[in-house]
Amino acid sequence: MVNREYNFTDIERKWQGFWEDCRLFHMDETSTKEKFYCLVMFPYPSGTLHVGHGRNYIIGDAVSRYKIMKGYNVLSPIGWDAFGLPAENAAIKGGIHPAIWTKNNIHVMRRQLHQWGVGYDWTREITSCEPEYYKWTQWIFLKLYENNLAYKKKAAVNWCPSCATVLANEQVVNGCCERCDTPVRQRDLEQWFFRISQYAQRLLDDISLLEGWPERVKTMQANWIGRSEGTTIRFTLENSDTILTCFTTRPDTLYGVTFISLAPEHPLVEKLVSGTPQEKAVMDFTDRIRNQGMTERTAEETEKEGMFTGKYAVNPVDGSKIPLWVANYVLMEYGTGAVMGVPAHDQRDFLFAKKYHLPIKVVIQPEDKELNATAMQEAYTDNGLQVNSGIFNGMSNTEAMGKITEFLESGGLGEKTVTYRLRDWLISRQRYWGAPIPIVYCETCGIVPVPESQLPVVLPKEVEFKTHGMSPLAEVDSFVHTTCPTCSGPARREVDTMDTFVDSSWYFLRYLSPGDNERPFDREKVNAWLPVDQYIGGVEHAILHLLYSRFVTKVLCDLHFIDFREPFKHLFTQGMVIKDGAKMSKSKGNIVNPDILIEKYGADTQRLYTLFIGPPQKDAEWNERGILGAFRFLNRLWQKIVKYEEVYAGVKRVEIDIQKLPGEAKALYRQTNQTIKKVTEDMETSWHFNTAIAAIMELLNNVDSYNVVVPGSPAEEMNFAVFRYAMESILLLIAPFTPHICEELWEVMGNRPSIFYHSWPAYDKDAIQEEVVEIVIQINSKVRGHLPVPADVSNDELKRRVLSDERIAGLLNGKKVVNTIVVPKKLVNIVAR
RNA sequence: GGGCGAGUGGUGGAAUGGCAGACACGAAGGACUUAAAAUCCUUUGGCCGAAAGGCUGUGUGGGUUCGACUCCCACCUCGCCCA
Repeated sequence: MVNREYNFTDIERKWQGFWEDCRLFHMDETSTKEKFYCLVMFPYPSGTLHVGHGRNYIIGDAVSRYKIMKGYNVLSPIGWDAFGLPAENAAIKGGIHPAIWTKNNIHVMRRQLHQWGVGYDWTREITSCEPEYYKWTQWIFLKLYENNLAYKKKAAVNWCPSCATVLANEQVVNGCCERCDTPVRQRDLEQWFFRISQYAQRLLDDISLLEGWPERVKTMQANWIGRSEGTTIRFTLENSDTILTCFTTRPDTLYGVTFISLAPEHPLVEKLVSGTPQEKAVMDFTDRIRNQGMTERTAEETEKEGMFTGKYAVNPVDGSKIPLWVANYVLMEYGTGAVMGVPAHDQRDFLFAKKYHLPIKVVIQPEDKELNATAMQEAYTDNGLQVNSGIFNGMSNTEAMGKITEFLESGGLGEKTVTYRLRDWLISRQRYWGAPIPIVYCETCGIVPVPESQLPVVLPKEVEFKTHGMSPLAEVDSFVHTTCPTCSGPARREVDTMDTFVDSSWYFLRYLSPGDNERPFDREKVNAWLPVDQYIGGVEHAILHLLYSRFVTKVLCDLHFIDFREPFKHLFTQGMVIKDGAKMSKSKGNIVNPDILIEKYGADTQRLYTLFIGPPQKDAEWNERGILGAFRFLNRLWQKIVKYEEVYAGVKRVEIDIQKLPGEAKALYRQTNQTIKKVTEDMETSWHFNTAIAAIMELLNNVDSYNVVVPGSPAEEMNFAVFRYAMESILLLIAPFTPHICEELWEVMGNRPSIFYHSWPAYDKDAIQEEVVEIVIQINSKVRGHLPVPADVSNDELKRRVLSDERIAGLLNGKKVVNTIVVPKKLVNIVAR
């Protein structure tokens, strides 16, 4: 009997080195095995990782290791989403250069990933802030530009008047600057956009191809794209030829329009009031509203505000006069920036009309009650019959939608229109730490793209971070001043950089040829390896990153660079790790440092607890004490195997014949096979690590009560063979979760490493069948007894045995059996009165 | 306001039409120890009972069914996304 301590620190170091030496995670390009591309979202190098981050990488590693054992040629790469604001903020605050700050963080995080024992093909590591990478991000921009999918236009941006700088949306907190709390204003600037809206319908349609995605992510994407069918209606202004276009999803309410609201940004507003008595009041109003944030303006709680312009439009169906208003709740970005007001049938219009005493006209009557415009307390938005609607009276409103639209179309007054909520993707950032947009502005040639041969446009190192107002690049003369690629005349470079979502919209292609200086990606390899078989990441990227990646993939496919339309076949979104009721984050100060846990209990313990904490797709509360349970389990596993360290080599391996096994050994052999089946199923159906681990724990609990005999006779060899079979199975089953201890114990049991070269265990189908099953006996659906019977007993025989059971017979005494329900191998329910 | 998801012991969770609470944490009692830690054993939803056993119990109310945590309807609470 050996008593050796579980020295996890040494064991973990030993096997981490071993895996590197044997290149366990190096993808073999010559292999003929089936490929499996397992991808975790590459991290932003923000500093140090906490146990919440760990969940992502530990899940990914468990998946990779499982697939290796299942015989796949696994590609599991890692890289760094290394451009972004925190690095630049660190530069402004701490005076450290973003490149250095980022490099230091990558160094720390790389060490942490190694210590967790998560395996990657490190020869494929990529870093998005290096010129070798962002050269190709710029290439993507050029391809979009060449194909009219990148364009420049004036757009409203968030502007902090105190810092005198532009802010990204995520820097605006509750309508204020995150750094100085000054209310953010809107300001128009020339910005670059990607024409993602052109792909709206295809991005929507192809959601149906995403079989392995969670439903809720697909729903979120569909909602974000926001397709809506409706009608464009052209109103003519009174005494004028000017046309005002409105979009509505409710053309059936056209006869109920009593006003039209314009966005303060609407170009018509200024023309309407110019030179009129209302001019000053209206322009003051629009100025004030335009400085409110978008979110603030449209928020439910915000008071609806408006102002009459003094002008009217004409209703195309009945010629009635419609007053034109300017209103805070109408946004230029959505629809046409003008909304027809139907107070009787739209709640927001109803509140607006009540506030400004505008008329309310009922045009749809429900069948169960009579609407009266003056008595209405709220808008009626459901279906009904058309009234006050001229020739459409009496029609159901759903029918009228089509008929009114047809009527407008025939008169050239409007048409059926599909609109999307999805806006074009604004990619300009007035920031330093990003990929420069490869464009120059020439005095004679205008906007000129940097030729592919001149890429990358390198980000200059020496930059002043203290200045405000524009991209820091604008002040670097050597960067700004250049020559025009077309005419060689003097030109200025674009000083904005690209949104970091551009960097991450194609990185999964780069892993196949990370060092290639000729091309962004290797066409053949990419076509062979993509789409990604399993993508793993946080649900917070459910919309933006995943949508942008899908968009870029579709563009590259259309341009014939790749042959697939969707980048990610299966998506797994793991839940957040919660501590003290909040998401783990540096700012909340509720971080659990993995380094300390690894020192105290080892990486395997932390991995096991992370996977055991709950269903991986759900949020989970981190419980410091819960980790002890995982540690105890690994110690018990360790002791159980190490105890016989000197025995394994000397005992002959004998074939297990289930027929010849004595009762106790047969039961353990059966449970071992049942556990293999259960764990395999948990892995195959959406990664139920928590229940898989529970099943393995149960098996070990039963091994504890198994009387292991060190063989002295052939009969005892069978006893030991079953023990060895159970323990080796446990090691194989739990190896993807706790790889270090399993490698060590695998070796202790006399096997050659690596355990990951051993295939995933298969179960013995004959062994999992129980010979005797315990039947639950119910009387009137209440449990009244149990009865062990042979598993293959017939229903009639089962019924007979149950009814002849002494206790059941007693309980049924004086009652009449009305019905008997038999569920084979499970239950008999006797219905009696 | 709309869409989606969730609600089960002291706690994390298990069971998707068939014995509710697997597995784990915590707690209580015991063994070992001078003592503590570690480890091991026992108990652990609530109520009644000495026990056998019984009753009750999965957010609330109804329904379907021999049988409902599970399916259907309504409601309440929380979370996320969108307004």
